[in-house]
Amino acid sequence: MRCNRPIKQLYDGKNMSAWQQQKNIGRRRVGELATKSGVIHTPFFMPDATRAAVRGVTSDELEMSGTAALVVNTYHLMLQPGVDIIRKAGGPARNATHSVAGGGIHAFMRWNRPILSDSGGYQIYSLIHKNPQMGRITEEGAEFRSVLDGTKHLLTPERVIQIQFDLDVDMMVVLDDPRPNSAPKTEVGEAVERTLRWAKRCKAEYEKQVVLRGLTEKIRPLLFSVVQGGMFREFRKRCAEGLIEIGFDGYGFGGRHIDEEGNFLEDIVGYTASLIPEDSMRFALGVGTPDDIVRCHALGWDMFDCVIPTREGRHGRLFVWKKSGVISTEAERSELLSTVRDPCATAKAYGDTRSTNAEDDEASFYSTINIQNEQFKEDFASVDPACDCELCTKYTRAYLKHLFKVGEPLAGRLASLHNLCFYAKLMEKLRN
RNA sequence: GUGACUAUCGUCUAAUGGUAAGACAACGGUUUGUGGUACCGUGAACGAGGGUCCGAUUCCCUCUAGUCACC
Repeated sequence: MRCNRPIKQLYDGKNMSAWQQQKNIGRRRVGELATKSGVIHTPFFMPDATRAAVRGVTSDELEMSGTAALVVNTYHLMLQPGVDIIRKAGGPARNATHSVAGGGIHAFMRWNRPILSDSGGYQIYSLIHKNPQMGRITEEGAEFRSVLDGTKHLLTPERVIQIQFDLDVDMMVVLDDPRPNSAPKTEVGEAVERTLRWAKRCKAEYEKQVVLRGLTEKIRPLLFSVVQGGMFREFRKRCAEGLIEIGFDGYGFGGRHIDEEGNFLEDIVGYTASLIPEDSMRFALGVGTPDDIVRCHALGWDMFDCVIPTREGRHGRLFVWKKSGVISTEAERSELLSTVRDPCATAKAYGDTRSTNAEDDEASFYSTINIQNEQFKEDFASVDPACDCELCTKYTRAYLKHLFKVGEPLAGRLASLHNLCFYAKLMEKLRN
């Protein structure tokens, strides 16, 4: 069986910029992705609700922020609270209209829009990378000790798929073998081969589970694989081609899309996108800053997830639109969109500087503020006049600074929500 | 009122007859498929006045303030 659930492309780049045509490495893509929990308009961004919660924010608030889908993490959830509990979860009893039918992650966290589960491969890699005593990678799978109670676990490709079926997510990701970009070539090559072998086992288990559970084409979850290969074009090619032969609904960019200094790796990110079939989803895992998302989208990527809006929000960094109050009409919308720099210009302008510093550019469409800075002490303006979130419409910068200063949980919640609104609006701009 | 003890960054604590250390707070920065309740930097003090001494935050005296005890 070849997974090729139709991904409707409404617009595949007829109006590609000269830059994109010249580079021939990607197209701005706008389309629709059908999941069992509903259609998602692409490109889209998913906040990370790693442990079945976007820290400090409720499902209702997430919906209002314009969040289309969420990412949960297989690794975290299998350890806590455990798959069995989520599988048994029922909807909340007190409000029938808000309940989510059946068990699984949707009912558990009361979120009825699409959910993607990450495999946990990256988390285990990260865990082992930081402390080799925490586990090891074998052909069988990833062995690791729980950070919670020290118990030993073995996460195999088959087990990862089973757990994600039990979670009852809409989109799942195969177990992969990520390596740092700095890893020796032989190591990266071996990781690619292992990623391919594991992907094959995941696909086999996936098909087995679809039959076992009697899932029809309409209600089966989508399966994504991950293209590894680090900085090496030949390995990215080998990996992508191997995965495409196995067949998946979508393909992810594995590893990091920035180098140690934070430079955006345009070449390898664009090249990898060009290896993926036009009718498949392209998932840029862990991307990124607003700048990086714009760039990746221009290079042909459709889906994004990142901790940045929520983590930065919790630490008092807020994303704000450079132009204010200009999103009521189509003309104003396109004007705002036009302020999004051409990624090529960005790459040139920033050369070897950190991609995250791009926001300091005068031409950038956004900037960030650290609300904890002294300058906001008596600033009674809205955080972002162009934003219509709860924070920006009801509270002042001075008040938010105060909330952070006194360690009030409300601070992180309002800031996270604001940043999620910013990201949702950014994706909306990219779609229009 | 009398006596004893104490006085060091904003706060809490070190050390020292010769450049005063640390923690927390403050200020600034970092964070990219969430071990971030983390990480990195920067400012910041010897209560006041006198004396001894080449030199005093340190030793002595007075004052001031605080704590405790007594009246």
